[in-house]
Amino acid sequence: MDQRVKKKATIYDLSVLSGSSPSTVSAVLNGTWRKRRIKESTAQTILGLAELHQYTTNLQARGLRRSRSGLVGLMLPVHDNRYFSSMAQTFEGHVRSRGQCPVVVSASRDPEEERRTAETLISYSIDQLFIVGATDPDGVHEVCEPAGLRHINIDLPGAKAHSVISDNYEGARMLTEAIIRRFGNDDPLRPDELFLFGGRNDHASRERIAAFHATKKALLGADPEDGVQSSGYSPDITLRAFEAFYQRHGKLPRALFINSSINLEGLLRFMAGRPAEMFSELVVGCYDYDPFGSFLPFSVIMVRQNVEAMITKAFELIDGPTTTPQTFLIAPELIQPRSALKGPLDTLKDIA
Amino acid sequence: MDQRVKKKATIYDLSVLSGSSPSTVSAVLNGTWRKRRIKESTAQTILGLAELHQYTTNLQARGLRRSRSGLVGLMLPVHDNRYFSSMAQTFEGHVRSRGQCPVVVSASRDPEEERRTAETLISYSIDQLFIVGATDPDGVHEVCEPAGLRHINIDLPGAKAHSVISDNYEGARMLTEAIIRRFGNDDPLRPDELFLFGGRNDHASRERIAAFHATKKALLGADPEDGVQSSGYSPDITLRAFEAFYQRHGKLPRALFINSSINLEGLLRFMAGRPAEMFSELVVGCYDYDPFGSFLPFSVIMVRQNVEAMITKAFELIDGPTTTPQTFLIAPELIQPRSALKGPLDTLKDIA
DNA sequence: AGTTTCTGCACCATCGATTGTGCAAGCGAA
DNA sequence: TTCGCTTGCACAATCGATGGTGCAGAAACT
Repeated sequence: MDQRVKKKATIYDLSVLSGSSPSTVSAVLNGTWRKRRIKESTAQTILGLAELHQYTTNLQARGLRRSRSGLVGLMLPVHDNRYFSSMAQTFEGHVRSRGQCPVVVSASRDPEEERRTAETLISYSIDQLFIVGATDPDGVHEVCEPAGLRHINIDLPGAKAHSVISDNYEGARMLTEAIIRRFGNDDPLRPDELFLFGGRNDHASRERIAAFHATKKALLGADPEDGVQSSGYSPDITLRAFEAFYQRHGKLPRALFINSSINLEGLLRFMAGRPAEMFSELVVGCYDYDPFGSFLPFSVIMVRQNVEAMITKAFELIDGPTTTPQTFLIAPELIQPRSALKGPLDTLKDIA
Repeated sequence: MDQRVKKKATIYDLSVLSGSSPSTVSAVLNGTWRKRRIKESTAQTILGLAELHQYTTNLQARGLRRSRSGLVGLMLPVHDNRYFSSMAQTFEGHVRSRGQCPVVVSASRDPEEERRTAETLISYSIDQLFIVGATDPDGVHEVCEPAGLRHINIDLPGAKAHSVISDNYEGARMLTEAIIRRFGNDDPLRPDELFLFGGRNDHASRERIAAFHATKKALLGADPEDGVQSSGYSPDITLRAFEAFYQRHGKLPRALFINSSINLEGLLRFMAGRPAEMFSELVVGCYDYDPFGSFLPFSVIMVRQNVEAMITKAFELIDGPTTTPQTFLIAPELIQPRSALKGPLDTLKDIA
């Protein structure tokens, strides 16, 4: 009766066992049986057998037939970062609550990899794709479009699909202002004491850098040329940028605008091995929020992007009618030093 | 010629275009054509057409036929944590390099959700499943086993499949010792000044707590009863535990063993709003490594679990022959305060 | 009784790729 | 010329589920 390594039961097995046809079994199991006028008692019999034999639908077969899979994809640049991992966490919650299956993959900020990853996901007939922080969103679009795959950009905008992004300009403006105001009037910050580290040539960086420049000029009256040190999204390149700066000036600036928490890790690498006291007066503004980052032993003002709102808006758009691509800005929030905010994990219940 | 919303090309389309049979096309496209003695020129023709029409294999169909999908699953408790997200990052690298597609999902430490998630993944015919930090690994096993799905436990062990876990006892021993030794001889730590916060009734917590007790006893000569405050894997419960402690004692202990970085977030929540100076003498040992956590404004000694080694070992085992379930310990590493270590992101190239 | 309308379900093609098997044409040897 | 072997491919069943269509038998109606 109960064979050991039995293959999974199929509708055909249940069909034989119940004496009904496979199509009837199928209808019963996928819930369309009332529409197909299957007798209540027949349905119960089949459901009972399904339970008994631990039937589970082969979703690949269903996906093949329906040409949809029930999978919803999230493509991240990287996992290992609180901003993106909270994105994944939030995304999962939303997808689960819709009865679909979340699939999270990363594409390493490599345009080629991004396209390949999208291709692969498409081959599995995923239903929707959320493209987060892609280096080349429109390249991914070119892959999704012919496949008829609904997709949306998050964090970095594309021209060919709706985008939901953080209001980087306003966030960076607030942040720059907060950095500057952090210094009292007795020893105010001078324009050549505030530098931006990180960033590359993407939309977010450009906006932030523009706001940085504008705000410096507006509040400090000037903005020297060399105020921005691009160092991509790499801790190590950022480390080298700090070392080069230190080499040249013999010290770090009094105030730093750090383009992302990844770059902030670069700053830590610079600090490691150097005495903590060297940095106690430092004021850092960091785009992105990380709870531990917020408590570092110097002032760290952070900007928390509203991940929940971004994901919510993205779902709204991806389900809505297709219209001309638009970019939607979500307001981020300025976070004062030493703030431990709730995150997506707080919605999970836990036992002690 | 180039229709707009054309469906994706199939082997049947290419079959018509090339004048070959679908089976020939299939063989050419999946690389088995030499074995099937297909002429070189025929193959070239078909490959050319495939290129031209942007053919991509429908992996659901292939998966259905082969009853394997090319997907490799990673089931995490949560995404939003550096330990688990670095696990995901490392895992992705390994799976990609094997030409398969990584699928990362979280199951919220809920046994029911863990089983459901495994069921779902099985329905997609995933090839292997890596089960990380599951609350009920053996429950998941019961789901995988009948489906013939190869699986392995990581971080928390199960009895029914191989497990690769951190050497929690040794890690906690080193950590406890390091905490104690951090205090000089002129003002040594007393047994009632060192408390453990976090942990629940899982294998990792039990091992760590055991080592904590043993090491305290060995080095401090005593170990009061109330030295352990369980607070699960929740920042908020941990916060409440600290508040309760503070209520009772009017202060925090001089030294803390924090069971995981998630609990460390609970400590931050306690600190938020209270003056930083209150904690400057605090010595914290935290199981798990987080670069920002390492630089907090008090001594934070951390334990870095060797994720890379764990994943490597796990792949080795999951591909190897099936034998009696064993548990493999991977040595973790003690990390001194203010250390900024390289992580999985450092293997990615980035541009400035 | 004869006709129409429901009920309740079975039949069968289909999704796209894989793979065991069969077979004709070509070629060399006897 | 005939036998036998190789080459090069086509055929068809199959994976499991879905959904349009058709059709008996029962019920309702005239």
